[in-house]
Amino acid sequence: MLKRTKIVSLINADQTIDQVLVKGWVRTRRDSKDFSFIEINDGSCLKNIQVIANNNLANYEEVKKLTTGSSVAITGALVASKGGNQKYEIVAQEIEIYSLAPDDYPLQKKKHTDEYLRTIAHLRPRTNKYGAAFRVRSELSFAIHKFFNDRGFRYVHTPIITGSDCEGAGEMFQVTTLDLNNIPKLPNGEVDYSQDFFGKAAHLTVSGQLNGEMYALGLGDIYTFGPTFRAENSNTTRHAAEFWMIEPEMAFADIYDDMDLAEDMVRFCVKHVMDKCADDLALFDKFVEPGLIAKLQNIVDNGFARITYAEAIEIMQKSGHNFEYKPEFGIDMQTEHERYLAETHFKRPVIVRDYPKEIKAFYMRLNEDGRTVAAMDVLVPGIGEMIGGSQREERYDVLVQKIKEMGMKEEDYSWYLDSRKYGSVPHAGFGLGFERMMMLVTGIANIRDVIPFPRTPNSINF
RNA sequence: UCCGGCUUAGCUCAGCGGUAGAGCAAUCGGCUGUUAACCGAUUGGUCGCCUGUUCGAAUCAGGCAGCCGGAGCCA
Repeated sequence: MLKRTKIVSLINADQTIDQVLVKGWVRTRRDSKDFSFIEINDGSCLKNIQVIANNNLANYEEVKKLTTGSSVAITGALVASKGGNQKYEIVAQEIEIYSLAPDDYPLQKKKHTDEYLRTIAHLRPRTNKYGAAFRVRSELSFAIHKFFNDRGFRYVHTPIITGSDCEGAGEMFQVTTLDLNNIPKLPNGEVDYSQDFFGKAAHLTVSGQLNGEMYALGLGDIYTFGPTFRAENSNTTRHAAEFWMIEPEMAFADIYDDMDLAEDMVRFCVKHVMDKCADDLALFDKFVEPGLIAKLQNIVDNGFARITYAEAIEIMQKSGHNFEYKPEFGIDMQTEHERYLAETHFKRPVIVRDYPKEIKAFYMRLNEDGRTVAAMDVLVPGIGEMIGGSQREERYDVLVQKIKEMGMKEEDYSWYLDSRKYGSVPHAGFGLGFERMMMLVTGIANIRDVIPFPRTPNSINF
C-alpha cells in the first residue's frame, strides 16, 4: 500500500520517483487537446505540484470536470518537468476524486482582498497568502518554545479563568453560569455571586504575569504562552479581544537582564522563521511588505537601540518634528511618538526604559531617583509597542505603599504579597503580544489576518 | 468610544439627477506542454436598509446598519 507523500517533499526531492501518492486540493486546471495540467496544493508548502492527466486515464472525462477547490488523491510518477517553472511534475497513473467543489466555491484563481477573505475565514487557509501566514505562525510558536527551552526556562500554564478581578491590565470578560434572565441578588441589590459556579465573580485572564511571578520565585526562569482576553472596545489593526501572549519571568534578574532577554528572543525567533519559512517570507516580501526580508535581516544583524524615557523625550524635543502632542517629561507616549522613535529616528526596534512611575503599573520597581520605575517597552517600526516589561518591585514595604497610593485594596493582593514576604528576590519579566510579532515577521498589517479566527468587538463568527 | 471614508453582478470596481456598465470568475465552445494560459459566446444586479427632496434618485438630504482607516486604551 503506497503511503501519501507531502508535496513539500516532492518539490525538494533530489531525484525522480517511479510511483508516489499525493493528496490535496486543486488550485487550477488547464486543458490541452489530449491531456490536462492540474495544480495541487496540500498546505505543506507554498508551492503547488503540477500533475499531468493524460486522456488514457480511466476516468479522464471526470478529471476534466475538476474545479478549483476540489479534493483529489493522485498516484503517479514524479518526473522532470518539460515546462520551465518547476523542476518536477507528476504524470498521473490514477486520479481519485474525493469531492468536486461546486461552481460557487468562493476562492477564485485571482487575488482577493483581505477584507473579503475575512468574511470567509474558514476557507482562507487555502490561499497562498494565508497558508503562508499560518505556516509562519506555527513556526514562530515553535521558535518561542525552542528559545526558552534552550535557555532552561520552564513552561508554566497559568489559569485562563481567574478569580482576581484586579490584574490591572484592562477590561475583563466575565465568566458565569448564573441565569442572566434571573440573576440572584443580595438584599442590598448586588449580585449574589455565592450562587455562581466558583462562589465568587470570575473572569477570563488579561495576563498570567502575577501567577507567573510566583512560579519564577520557585522554579527560577519560567515563561507562559497562552491565550489572553481583553474586553476593551478597541477598534484598531493592532488589537483583538482574544490574543496570545508570551510572558517570561526571571528570578534574580534586573531590568537589564530583562532587556537582553527580550532582544535575544525577538532576534532568535526572527532568524528561526527566516531559516524555516524562506518561501513564505519571500511571498510576503513580494506582495505584502516590499523590503520585509531586508528589515528582518537588519533586526537579526544589528539589534535594538536602547534609551531611557528621558532621553526619548529629549530626542523628540530636539527633532524639530511637529508632534500633535508635545513631548514633555511625564506624558504617556502616544502612537506618534513611538512611531517617530522606531521608524524615523532609529529606523529599527528601540527599547525605552525608566518611565515616570505615574504612568506605569503598581508592580514595577521604583528606581533610586524616586520618580521613575524600571519599566521597558520595545517599540518596533510599523507596529509600535510589541513588548512591555519591567523589573518587579521586590521590596514588601515599597510594594504595599504603591498599592495604597494607587487606590487598590491590599487584601486583594495578599497571596501576591506573600512572595515579597517570604524570601523575596529581585526578578523581572515582560509580556509580548504574539500576534504583534507575527505582524512584524510577516508584514501583515492587520491583527485580524494573523489569527485563524479573530475575535474583535462585534465580531465572533466561525 | 471619538473622527473620517466606503457600501453597485460571485470578486474588484466605474457610473454621481434621465431609468445599469467593465474586468475577472462561472457556464458553453475553440485552441494550445500549459504556468493566475489564450480566443469567442452566454449567464448574472429590487445599486446596504429606512425616510425625505424631485416629474424622475444608484446619483441629492437625513437616519440606521455593516465594513475599512486613523486616534484613545494596550500586547
